[in-house]
Amino acid sequence: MLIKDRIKDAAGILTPSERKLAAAILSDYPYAGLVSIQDLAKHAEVSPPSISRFVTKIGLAGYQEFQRDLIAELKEGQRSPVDLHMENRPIEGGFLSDFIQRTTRQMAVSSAAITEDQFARICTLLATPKSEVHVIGGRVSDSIAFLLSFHLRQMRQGVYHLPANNEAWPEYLLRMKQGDLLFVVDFRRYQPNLLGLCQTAHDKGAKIILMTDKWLSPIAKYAAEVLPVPIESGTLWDTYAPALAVIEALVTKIAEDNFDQTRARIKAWDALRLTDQDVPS
Amino acid sequence: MLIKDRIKDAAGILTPSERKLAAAILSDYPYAGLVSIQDLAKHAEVSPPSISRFVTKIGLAGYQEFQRDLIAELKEGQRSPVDLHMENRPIEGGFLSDFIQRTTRQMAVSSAAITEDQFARICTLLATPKSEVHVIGGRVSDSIAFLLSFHLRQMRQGVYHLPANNEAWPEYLLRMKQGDLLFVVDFRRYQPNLLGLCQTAHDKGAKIILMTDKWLSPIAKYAAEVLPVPIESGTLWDTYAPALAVIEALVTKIAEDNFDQTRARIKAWDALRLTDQDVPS
DNA sequence: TATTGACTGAAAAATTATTTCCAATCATGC
DNA sequence: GCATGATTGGAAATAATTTTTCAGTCAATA
Repeated sequence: MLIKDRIKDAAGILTPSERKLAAAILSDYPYAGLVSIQDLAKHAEVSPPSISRFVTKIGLAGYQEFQRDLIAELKEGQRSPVDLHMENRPIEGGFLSDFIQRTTRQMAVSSAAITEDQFARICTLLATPKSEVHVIGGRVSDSIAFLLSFHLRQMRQGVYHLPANNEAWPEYLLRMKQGDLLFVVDFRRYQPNLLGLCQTAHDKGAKIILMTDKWLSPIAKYAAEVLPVPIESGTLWDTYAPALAVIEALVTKIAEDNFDQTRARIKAWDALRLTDQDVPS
Repeated sequence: MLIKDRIKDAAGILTPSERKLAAAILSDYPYAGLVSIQDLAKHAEVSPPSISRFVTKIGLAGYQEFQRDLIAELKEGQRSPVDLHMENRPIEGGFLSDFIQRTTRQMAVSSAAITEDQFARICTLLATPKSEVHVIGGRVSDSIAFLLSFHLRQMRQGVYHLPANNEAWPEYLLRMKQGDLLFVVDFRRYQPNLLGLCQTAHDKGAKIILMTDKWLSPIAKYAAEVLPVPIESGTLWDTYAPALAVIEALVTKIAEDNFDQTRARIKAWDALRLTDQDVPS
C-alpha cells in the first residue's frame, strides 16, 4: 500500500500534531519525507518523537522503513505511468476531490471560450504604458480584480484600483482620458452602479475590458473586449477559480513580455518596502 | 552538477573497486544510491570505506550529502513530468490554454494533498456556531481570504475579517476567546506580522487554521490544522487558483451542510441590502 | 626477489539518527 | 471546578550509520 494511502486511512485516528505532520508530508509528497527525521520535524513544526509515533501508527516498523518505502514508491512510480494516470482520476469521490474536478473542468471551458488572439490583444492593451489602467470588480469579484491591479502595479505605472465606494469614483473618472483602460469584473447579480460607471467612462473615451460570465453583464454594451469565463461550479455557489486563472494568465503573460522592466520595478519596489517593514523578526 | 556527471568526470582517477561502485550506482541511477552505505557496499561488492572514499573523491562532503543530492536531483528532474512535458510544446495550445492546463494540474495536486477527512474536519470547525471566526491573509493572499470570510458571513454570524493594518488588530485579539478560530492564509514571502498575530491568538486559546504552500509558513507551529495547497504555476509567478478552489470547496460544503440556515440568512441579508442600494437602475 | 606505494576491508571510533521514557500540558468529561 | 486520560516535546538511551584508522595484500619496479 502506498504511504499516501496509509496516511489517508489513518486520518481518522491522528492527533493534531500528527495531522500537521501528515499535511507536511503530503504537501510535497514524497520528497518531504526523504529527509532525516530531525529535518522533517523542523519543517513540520513537530518533534521527532511525534514522527516516530506517527510512522508506527500508520503501520510501519519505523522511520527507516518509512523512507525505504517512499523510495520504493518513487522507483515504482516512475516505471509505470499507467498507475500514475489512474491516480489522477480518483473515483472514490470525496467532496473535495469532486469539487476540484468540477472546477477543473470549468477551467478548461474558459480556455476554450477565450481565443488566444483575444488574450494576446488584451495583454497588449494592458501593457501599453501610455494608457492608464483602472480596475474594479463587483462586491465579491473585486477581490479577484484586486489581484490583477496588484500585480499590474508591480509591472507598470498608472494602475489604479477604484474603491468600492462610488462616492470616490468621480476623482478617478476625472482623471480618465481618451484611450485609458477600465478593466471591470462583473459576475451575475450585476451591480447597477458599475454599469453607470462604465457608461461614464465609455463616454469619456476609455476602453472597457469586461470579464463576465456567460449571461453577459449589461456592461458588455460598452465594452471593447469581453472576456467570458465560466462561473458555474455545478453547486449552489459560483466559482471564481477559472476567472482567477485567466487573470493570472494575463498577468504572467504581460510580465514575461516585459520582463526586464518588471524585474527592475519589483526590485525598486522591494527596496522601498523594506524601509517601513512592520515587525522584523 | 549532477552526481552522474561528477562520477563520469572522475572516471579517470578511480581505483578498481571504485569503478565497480560507480557501475553499481549508475546501473540503477539514482535509486541504487538511495540505500544505506552498507547495503550499497554489499550490492556493489565493495566495502563501506571504499564508498566513503569514493564520495569524497567526487567532491562531496560525505555519504549523506551524496544522498541528499541524489534526492534533490530526483525532485528537480521529476518535478515536472508534467511541466517539462509542457515546456516541450508551449506553443501548441497557446499561452492561455497552456497556463490553464498547468493550473489545472496544480489543482489536482491540492486535492491529493488534503485528505477528505481533514477537509471535513475544517468544515465542521468553521461551521461551529459558538466559535467565532477571524480571517486574514497576507498582502496578496488576503483577497483570497476575503472570499472565505465574505461567504462565511452569509452563512453564520460571528465572522470577522481582520484588516491588513495591524494597528487595529488588538481590538480583534481582545475579542478572541478560547475555542475561537483564526483562519490564516500565508504564502511564501511570509509576513512576520502575521506570525506575531498568530502567536498571540494561539496564546489566547484560539485555534489556528493555516492555509499555506508546501514550504510551510512558520505559522505552522501554532496551527491546529494546516491546509497545504500548491502555488507553483511553473512560471515566474505563483498561482492562487488552487487555493481559491479549496476555499470555495470549503464554503460550498459548509453551505450545503447548513442549507436551511444559510438560505434564511441570505434572504434576510438581501432584504436589508435592498434598503440602502446605491443606484437603482 | 625485495621494496615501495597504492589499495582494500576489518575493526574501532565518531557521528548521527531514532526511539523510549517521562514529566508537563492540554483537552475532556463528570 | 476537578479529575482523568490523551498528547506532546525534551532528554536520555539506544541503535544505526558513517568515517577513520590501520594492518594486510597486491602489483609494479628495480
